[in-house]
Amino acid sequence: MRIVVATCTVDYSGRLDAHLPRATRVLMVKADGSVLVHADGGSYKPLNWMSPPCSLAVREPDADLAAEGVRELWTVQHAKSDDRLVVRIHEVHSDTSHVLGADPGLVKDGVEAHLQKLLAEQVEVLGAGHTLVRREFPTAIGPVDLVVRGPGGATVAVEVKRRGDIDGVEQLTRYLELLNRDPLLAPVAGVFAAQEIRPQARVLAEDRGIRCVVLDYAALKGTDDRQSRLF
Amino acid sequence: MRIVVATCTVDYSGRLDAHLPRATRVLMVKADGSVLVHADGGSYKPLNWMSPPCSLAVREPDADLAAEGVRELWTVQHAKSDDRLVVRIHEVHSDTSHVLGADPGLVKDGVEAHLQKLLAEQVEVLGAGHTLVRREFPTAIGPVDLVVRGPGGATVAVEVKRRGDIDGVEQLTRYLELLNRDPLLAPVAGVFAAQEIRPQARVLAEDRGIRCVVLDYAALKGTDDRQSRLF
DNA sequence: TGTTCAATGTCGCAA
DNA sequence: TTGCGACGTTGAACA
Repeated sequence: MRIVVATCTVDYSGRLDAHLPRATRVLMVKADGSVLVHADGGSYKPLNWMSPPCSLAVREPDADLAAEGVRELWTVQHAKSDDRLVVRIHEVHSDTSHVLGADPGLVKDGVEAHLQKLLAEQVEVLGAGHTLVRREFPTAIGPVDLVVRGPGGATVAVEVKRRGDIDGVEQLTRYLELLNRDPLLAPVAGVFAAQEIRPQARVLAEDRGIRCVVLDYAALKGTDDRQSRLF
Repeated sequence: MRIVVATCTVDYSGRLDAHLPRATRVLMVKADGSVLVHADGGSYKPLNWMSPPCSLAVREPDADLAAEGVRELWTVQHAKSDDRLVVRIHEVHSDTSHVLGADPGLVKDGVEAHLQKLLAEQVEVLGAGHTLVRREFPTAIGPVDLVVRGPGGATVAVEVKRRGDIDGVEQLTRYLELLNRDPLLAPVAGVFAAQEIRPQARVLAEDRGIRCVVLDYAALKGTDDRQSRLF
């Protein structure tokens, strides 16, 4: 890992063109050749960058650039596309390198998968009398998150999301259309279950006769913890 | 901007829980208090981070942590949520600070908004005889990118994308369904215009009678520049 | 301030 | 490799 603090201008060309006027920034060059250009604010996203695989070439500026005060010219070329990052360095304030070694990596507990699991274990939050048929019910166009049986014995397809968006309603609609073609299953009702349901998604769902259920992740988890502790 | 290279463990808790085992990493502390934890690889996304607004508190470790070899304990608390990042520092390899100042910011060219504007000015690339009715044609479910009149006087709804994906076809389909309910407009044809159209999106679009048009941004822009130069 | 939508999205999984 | 959806998405435009 090489870290350079420098006054520079940066140009990216590739999927779009972007330009950064002259200013002092931090340039991070990783072991795989990727480069990040960070300012002293914003979020984790760099102002500009080049993702691996790519290669960094450092050259002396030509006479014109030198006359403009450019001391070094970095060209970072992506290995598999025409994406290119050009950094014109006017002044280097700091230039250090460190050996970091491979990172053991991140341990993560996902929310979305967890939600589906918790709901499968507690389908009664969809209403009394609901029982689980199966999770990840396979269909030709992908697995349905949950298939349950309603109080009257009706089949219900459930789409589980963390954030309920229009896309999720479209997805569930496709599943319902397919499942309802199967005379052994039809009629199949739909339930759109999410921690948060966007107004537009709710309108679309209800217009299509799909019931919306807002899930309380903490409550589901709390019940789960309590149950786990009993055993 | 403060940059610390240190051997550390990191824990994030908030929307999910994540843990980074002990390893040497780069910690970037920005002027607004935000913190990024970078490894020597991966992409521009840090292993872990805290976005502003947040505050960083550095403390001495308690006896237990000190016994484990922890020298410093960083707690980065988000100002508006319960999100928290805890960095346990075992060894500091480097610790430097630099004054960067505000960044003048990024200038972009080639985003979807440009495509839409250029196409609106040159609707004839959709075929001879097309004329613009209006950009951002308002509907109850959102604005249609372009509404144009075809050579025969037929109304055409155009969805403009940089990359044409299935989502875009679904979006255009919803617009067409709605617009065709209006007897003053119907029948409304659809055109899916993008710099690049994914095969699946093309199949779906054409199956629905939506015409696909691949846009050449450089050519659109070139024509635009030439026109501008004339005046 | 909140909502909506694009993004050089990135990332991870499965077919 | 491609397709597909989630993301601690981030970011910007607009109401």
